[in-house]
Amino acid sequence: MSDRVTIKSIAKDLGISHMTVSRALSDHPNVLKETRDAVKQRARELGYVKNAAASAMRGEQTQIVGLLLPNIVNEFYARFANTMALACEAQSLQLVIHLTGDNIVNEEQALERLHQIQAQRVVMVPTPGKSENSVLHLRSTSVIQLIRQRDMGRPTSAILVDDSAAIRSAVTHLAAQGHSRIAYIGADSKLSSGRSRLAAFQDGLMLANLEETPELVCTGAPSNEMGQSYARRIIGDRHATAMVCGGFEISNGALSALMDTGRQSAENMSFIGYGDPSFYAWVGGGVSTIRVPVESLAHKAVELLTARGETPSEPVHSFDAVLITRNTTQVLSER
Amino acid sequence: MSDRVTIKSIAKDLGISHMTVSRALSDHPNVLKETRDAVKQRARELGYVKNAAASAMRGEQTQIVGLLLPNIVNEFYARFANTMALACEAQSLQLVIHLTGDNIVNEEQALERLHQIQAQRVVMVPTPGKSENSVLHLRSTSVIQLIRQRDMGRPTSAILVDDSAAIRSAVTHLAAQGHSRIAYIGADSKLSSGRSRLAAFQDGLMLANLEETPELVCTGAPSNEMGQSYARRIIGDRHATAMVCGGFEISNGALSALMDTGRQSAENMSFIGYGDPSFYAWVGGGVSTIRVPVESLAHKAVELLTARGETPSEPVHSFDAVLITRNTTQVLSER
DNA sequence: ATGAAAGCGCTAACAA
DNA sequence: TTGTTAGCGCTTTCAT
Repeated sequence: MSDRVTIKSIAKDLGISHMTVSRALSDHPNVLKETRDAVKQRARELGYVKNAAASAMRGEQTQIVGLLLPNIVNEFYARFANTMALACEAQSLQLVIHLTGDNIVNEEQALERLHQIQAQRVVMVPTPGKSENSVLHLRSTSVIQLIRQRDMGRPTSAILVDDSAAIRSAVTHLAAQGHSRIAYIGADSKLSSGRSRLAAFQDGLMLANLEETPELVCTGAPSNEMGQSYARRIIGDRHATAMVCGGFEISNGALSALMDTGRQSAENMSFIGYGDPSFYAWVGGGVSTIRVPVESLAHKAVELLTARGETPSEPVHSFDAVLITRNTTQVLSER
Repeated sequence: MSDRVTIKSIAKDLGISHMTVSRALSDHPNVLKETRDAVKQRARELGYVKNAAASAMRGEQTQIVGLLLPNIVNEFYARFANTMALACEAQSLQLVIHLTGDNIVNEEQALERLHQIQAQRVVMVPTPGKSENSVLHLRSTSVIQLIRQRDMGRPTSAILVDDSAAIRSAVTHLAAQGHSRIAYIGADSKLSSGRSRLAAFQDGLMLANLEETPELVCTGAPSNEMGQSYARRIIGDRHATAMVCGGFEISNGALSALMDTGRQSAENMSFIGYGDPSFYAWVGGGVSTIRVPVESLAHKAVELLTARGETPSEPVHSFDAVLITRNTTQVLSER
């Protein structure tokens, strides 16, 4: 607070003009070598650090990248954030993280604050709900949507997951094991991803010649708690012998319900999760799941972030999810 | 980039002075109600957002909080970051996250960048190594050290974990189960936490009347890979029948080694991890571990962050870790 | 109640 | 080669 070292304070200290200091520090050619060395030397001694606010006010790039995620505990988001953070570290960018909790009000606030500090780029998992005016204001910021896509009232690029085939495979795989009553827990139709995953699940049922049972399809706002409570209900009802999850948080919630209700129910219920946190391979002899290529998504995000070009010709990038079958979907009779 | 809305542009639009706009927007009393309403209305229409850089340059608080963590994939750090982020959200603070990878060079760069943008407060897990001049420059920033403590050349507050009792208990617990060859994997003496945890382990051996076997004590830079490779070696050597971990990353690495080397070796090796990610309760029938009260740590950090007071009277806050025994430390004969 | 001036730290564009 | 001026957006101080 007290006494920040500025080019003026250095200039006064050296008895020269602040412009000479400025030029010296930015290696401008028209500065006497002696002068430059002296300035740099003194600046280091005094602990000079360029004031980012002043630079920003002059219209220079802010070096700020915003990242909006529902949370950062889920391993998928954590890994994504980790990769992004490392990339930003490498590029000397400031990564500003905001958690939305999948709440659009939080999202709007976060975007406004990012606008205030003139964030250059924003990577975000859009929350469910209608976009108000929020994004219209971020004219100068380039936005990359992750996983889900929403109309932002202007062109944005998107990094999406194509999980239709994997979800269909999940259903037909379960059917092939002898399951006929398969439950689904996923996001509701407010989300693009919720819609397409449910459709894929229904397609899977159709491919397997199974009837869709409305009471076995559970949708809502995607959260850990939601997955947990629906899974608990499904386990309790005993109407289903298998369940498929359509969401990261939902999957972890449902899995925790399965683990908490004890060994017996876990062994009687086939389970296919969503996302593939490292511990899925270790739990219950291995949890079958729909794996989303996190690292590929993150690397693409970094790539788009790094690309200084304005509007990418191909704004939507899609990566395939894949079904990983492990112990939680073994043939019924074998378990 | 193009045309940011400023108080001047609004003023010109309305044909008044930019000062009137400024006053109106900040609810200064000396503004005609009509004028104020008109200004606010127009500002909303145009999408005015106050320029944070300009405010910062006038010496106003930046609302920026820095968070330095080794990584953000480990559930401990992820939970901590999550809680911090939520608190910052609630207080309209910008949380800027930097990952150090436990490398002091990265740490220094991150601190300098935080200084550039005038971060008000920084919460950091100090990396191993000597602090150079880095922190001296952050005169105006208040620093909170997390988990580990290092001399920063000026007073800082610290949030630490007292795990000595828990680690001693871990050793005596294993000894009571019949183990006499207990391995330890932890950070080396470069870290305050590394030193104290190793000392606690040795104390435990002493309490259990066991000899310290140097070859069973593995220390080094704390990382997932390090934990994994040492654990692999310990499993292969068959000199030990149990192992205790002293570090979050180390524990996860060692556990993955145990899981990967197959069921048999896992059942012959008692294991006590460090930290208690949610999946530890589900893996291998339950992984015994030294639980660190993440939420308490995070809440304390938020509390210190929020406290506007300058120097807290009690700069060091310590929280007790506790031993959680589960399936991986059952009596040898029963397994 | 409103406006004009000054200055926060920095650099592009002139001036010397 | 070095110095002076001006202005980025904003608010405090001093006019009007």
